[in-house]
Amino acid sequence: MANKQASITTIATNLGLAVSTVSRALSDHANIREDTKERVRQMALELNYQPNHLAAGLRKGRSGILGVVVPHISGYFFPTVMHGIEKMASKAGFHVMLCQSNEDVKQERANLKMLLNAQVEGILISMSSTTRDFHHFEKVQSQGVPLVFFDRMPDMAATSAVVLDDHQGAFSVVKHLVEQGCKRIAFFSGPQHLNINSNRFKGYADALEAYGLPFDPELVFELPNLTKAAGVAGIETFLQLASPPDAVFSSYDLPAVGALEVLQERNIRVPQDIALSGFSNEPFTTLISPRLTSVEQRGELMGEAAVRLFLQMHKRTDNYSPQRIMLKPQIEIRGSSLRKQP
Amino acid sequence: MANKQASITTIATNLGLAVSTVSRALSDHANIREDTKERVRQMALELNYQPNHLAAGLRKGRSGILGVVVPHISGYFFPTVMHGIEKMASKAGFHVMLCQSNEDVKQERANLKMLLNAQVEGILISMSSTTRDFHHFEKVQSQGVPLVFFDRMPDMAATSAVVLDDHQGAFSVVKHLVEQGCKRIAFFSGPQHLNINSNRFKGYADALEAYGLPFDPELVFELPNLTKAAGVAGIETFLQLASPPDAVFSSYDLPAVGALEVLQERNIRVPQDIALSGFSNEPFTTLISPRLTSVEQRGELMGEAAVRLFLQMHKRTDNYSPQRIMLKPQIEIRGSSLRKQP
DNA sequence: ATGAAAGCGCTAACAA
DNA sequence: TTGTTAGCGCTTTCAT
Repeated sequence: MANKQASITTIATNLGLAVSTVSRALSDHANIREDTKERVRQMALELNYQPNHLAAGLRKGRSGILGVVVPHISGYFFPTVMHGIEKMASKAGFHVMLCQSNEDVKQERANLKMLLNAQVEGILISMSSTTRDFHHFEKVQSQGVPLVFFDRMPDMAATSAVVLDDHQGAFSVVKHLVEQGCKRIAFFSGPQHLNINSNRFKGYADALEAYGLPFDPELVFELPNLTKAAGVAGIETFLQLASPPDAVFSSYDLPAVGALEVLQERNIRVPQDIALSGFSNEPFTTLISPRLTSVEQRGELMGEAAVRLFLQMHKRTDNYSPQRIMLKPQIEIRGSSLRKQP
Repeated sequence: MANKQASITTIATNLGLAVSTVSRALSDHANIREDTKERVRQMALELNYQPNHLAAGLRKGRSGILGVVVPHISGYFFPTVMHGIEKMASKAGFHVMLCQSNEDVKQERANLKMLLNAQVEGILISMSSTTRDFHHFEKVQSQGVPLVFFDRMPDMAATSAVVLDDHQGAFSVVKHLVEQGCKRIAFFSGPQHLNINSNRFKGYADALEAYGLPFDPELVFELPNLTKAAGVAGIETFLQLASPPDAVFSSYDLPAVGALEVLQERNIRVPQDIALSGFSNEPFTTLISPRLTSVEQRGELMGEAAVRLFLQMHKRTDNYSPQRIMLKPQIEIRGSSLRKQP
């Protein structure tokens, strides 16, 4: 079955040409007669020739491969980013090599090593949640391989990254809740060592201050994980307070759904008694009732921007200054927080 | 910044050794003295040596890359499969190269060509919904590159594939609905040229027959697409019938949610008046109320099985017989269809 | 417009 | 145990 793979050499000997001529013909070089090109193309077709990207890459010193590392491919966000990356990268003629760190630094390190071995021309990465030490990132950069972070980035000096303005996203949510008449706004916070979570927290706190509401530590619940169950635990804690909140803003959508279920079971009205907002704009936010207010993270845009950043760095590998792109979030106001009709 | 990339040759000259010795030392060959190995490893570390997978691949005639083509990376299913693939492939020492066809045959063809160029050692693919012609698949096989389909496969003779037993999944759902006392069970069907959809349809029809219920064409709604809106249209059609159904089984979860919303708006009780079931077990099925009965597709298992199938074919490239693996679906019975307490 | 030849980094005979 | 050498398939000077 397996046809013997035809190479440029095969074509050359079959046609009585030199390999260099065939190579040039195939890449449509100017200095090759049109009829020669035609004969070459014809023979290539006939022999079912497959160009060998590996060999070309080796020779040219460019693999044409872009490496991507994500913490996981689940939920809605990362697949969406991947979509943006894949689209943009293949448009620029790059193949995408994908790895998952599974939120584990060790795997992340192994992933980076693997990708460097594969001679990728750049790496796009969203940091794992267990990463505290950044040596492996610096090593990539020291090899001269463009490194672009997206969404989750380390606190490092000279890095390119494209992130969402989480601070503004959180700020807008609180602003909106205040406008809806909420006075005691509680917060579900995620692990603070990740930039995205600490920025959301800051956005929350800054907005409280901006709108003259006191910051009350009792109204902050640290989520042990980003599940529905964590939200259940959080809302139950809040409901036991002497003076419970009249709004809950969750750093992620799933815990907000947990809270919603508890509230509905106890016949506490949403949004009238307690307004609710999530963050991430997962698709299910529009499938539950009431629909959940949330913050859209622009995953596809983020993926595209990350590739564009890489392409810039790739052009002039000698001296580039690391760039940061901050995408504007988009708050999606829905039934879970909308008390007044606009 | 950019360290000049150290090669085996660099190590060799630095140590006064032959490249072959270094190569063997690095791959821990038996016939190399331990202290030599140690010196080599030391120098490799010192020079920050990165093995060049491309060169090794070219020389060995094995790229160590596994190609994957999916229609899209969104929703829950494909990312889950990807997760299984990635896990299993990296365990077997393969890098994964990912492409999306965006449900477009042309892109699918381009993807396959790209992957062959990249010298992948095998391709795992889930067919796009617009694929009717299978030449590009045959071409891959004729090149002797193992091709494994997952979930969506073409109607071709000698192909390896791992699929879900959609027929049985659908059959079980109808059986369950019958047991709940449903007599007029309606069906939302997907595009019939895809194996998964036609099998679900057959499972539905066969179950009706098995349980002595008449097949009524009025109770079949062909979904124009797999969205919530399509489900809205479907249920509205059914509700206008002289004798509406007492259950709706949707080929996919999202349309079922559309139906659910319409029913709730009209105060038609679910499951008492109309029972509901979806298919795919998307995570949101447990976030809505009532929770949606569905069929779990075992995405991760499917991904793992696909890689395992590839590995088998890869071992003995000469003569293998194409294999099919059919995974058993798992019906998740939830509030949307549960009338009687068990 | 075409050809000859070198070499990208690595591995695997074959020699010593 | 180590070294020598050829060559994977391709691109790219440098000649012709």
